[in-house]
Amino acid sequence: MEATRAPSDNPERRRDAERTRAEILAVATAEFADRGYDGARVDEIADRTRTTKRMIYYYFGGKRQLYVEALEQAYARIRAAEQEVNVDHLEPAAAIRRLAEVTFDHHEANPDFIRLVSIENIHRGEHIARLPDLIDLNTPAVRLLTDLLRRGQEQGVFRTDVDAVDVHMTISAFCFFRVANQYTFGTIFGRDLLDPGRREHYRTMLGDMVVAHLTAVG
Amino acid sequence: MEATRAPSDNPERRRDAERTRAEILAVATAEFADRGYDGARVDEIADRTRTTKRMIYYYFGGKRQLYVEALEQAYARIRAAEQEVNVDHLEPAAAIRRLAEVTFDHHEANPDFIRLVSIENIHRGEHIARLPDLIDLNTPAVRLLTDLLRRGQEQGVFRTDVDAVDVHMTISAFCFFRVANQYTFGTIFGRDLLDPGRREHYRTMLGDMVVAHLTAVG
DNA sequence: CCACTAATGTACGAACCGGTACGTTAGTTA
DNA sequence: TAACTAACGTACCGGTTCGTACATTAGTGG
Repeated sequence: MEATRAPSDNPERRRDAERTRAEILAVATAEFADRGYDGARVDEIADRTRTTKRMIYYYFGGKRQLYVEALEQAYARIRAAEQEVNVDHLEPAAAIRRLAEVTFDHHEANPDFIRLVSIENIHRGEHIARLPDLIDLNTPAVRLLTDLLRRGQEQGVFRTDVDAVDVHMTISAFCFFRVANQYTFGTIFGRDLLDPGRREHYRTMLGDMVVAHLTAVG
Repeated sequence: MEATRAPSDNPERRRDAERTRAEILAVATAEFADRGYDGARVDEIADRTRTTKRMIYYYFGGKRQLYVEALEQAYARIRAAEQEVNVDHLEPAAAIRRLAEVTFDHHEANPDFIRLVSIENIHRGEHIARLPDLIDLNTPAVRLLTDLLRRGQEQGVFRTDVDAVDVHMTISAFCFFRVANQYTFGTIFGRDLLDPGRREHYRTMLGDMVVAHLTAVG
């Protein structure tokens, strides 16, 4: 039998604003991540959707606004993923290690996000600066780290001369570099940083390094 | 009195191939670093030199070749600077610390190089892969590190499960991220990573971290 | 000082590409 | 089912931008 439903609930309807919009955004994210802002082509984005260029201007207004929305959505997704992490039950050192692993995995699993961030930095962050929603200075990762560092410091096992943002930067730098600079690093040093065979090595090494640093006398 | 010199030695001569070429390359490096490959404009480069667009095609052949030469020259310069470092007289740990500081300073002093590397990675390293001169798998920094790690391991103060390329990657990641991602990181976390007031903190922190890691039991 | 060539300048072409004017149709609602 | 509007498609425009044809001059060697 067949369920009777309103046309707007029908997933196969020809005209579906949200669907079209979402499809454009998904394709645009891939295109911008792939070629950079100036390298991306509006016509190319349109061709890879089931709609036309006209719709990009209809829904987003222009290339720039489309890029900004793609960037915004990418950050929102990462932020949402960070919310999921829970390390309350772990000892400070183990928790830091776990957090480093989660960050490591995130970066590896989201190369498009990494590329968009690189691209945005090439443009000196001019677009992200205009997205007030994203300027949440109390990011989940930092909130977690602040708590962890305090716990570790109270137990006397962590040094006190680094703060949550410092540690987050360190971990991000390692994970980001490994993905973002894989090409130049790979050709110059003859080492594929994303070789699955070396994945565990780097994943462990990051945790070792951060914990060694935090537990060293400072 | 005035020295008599051949016209070709006269720095003020109107037609000077090397001078024109060098000027184009310098301006191109700045333009590509500033706007990325696709964002850079050949006309803009020409306008900022004392010559015309015609000369860019005369000397380099095209936009792409100009970019490749700019990239090549940027790498050559960094390589040359690395050659200067000498840490033979230092104990392994102090030497590592010194090397980290030199890398830290290099990155901070050469943001254009950092940007070119980011841009090249956005393009998946397709240009650098075709520069056989740059694929010197035994870079000065790595040669130095290999020696240092061996010395430290022989003295029993360094762990043995990381190699020179790993350590170089770690140090580079930290230094690179701080410069390359200063914009997005700054707006999201409200911390200017290049604030002169925090420079010493991060410079010391990097050395602390790498040495703590290497001297921890592994 | 003359002839020859490397170096340089001008003016322009052609394709590309972001953006839009205008017309059409699907879905909704009275 | 008719009228209305959100959603969509086509065809095109105008500026930009890489690249080049052609003319010219500075410097050099004989």
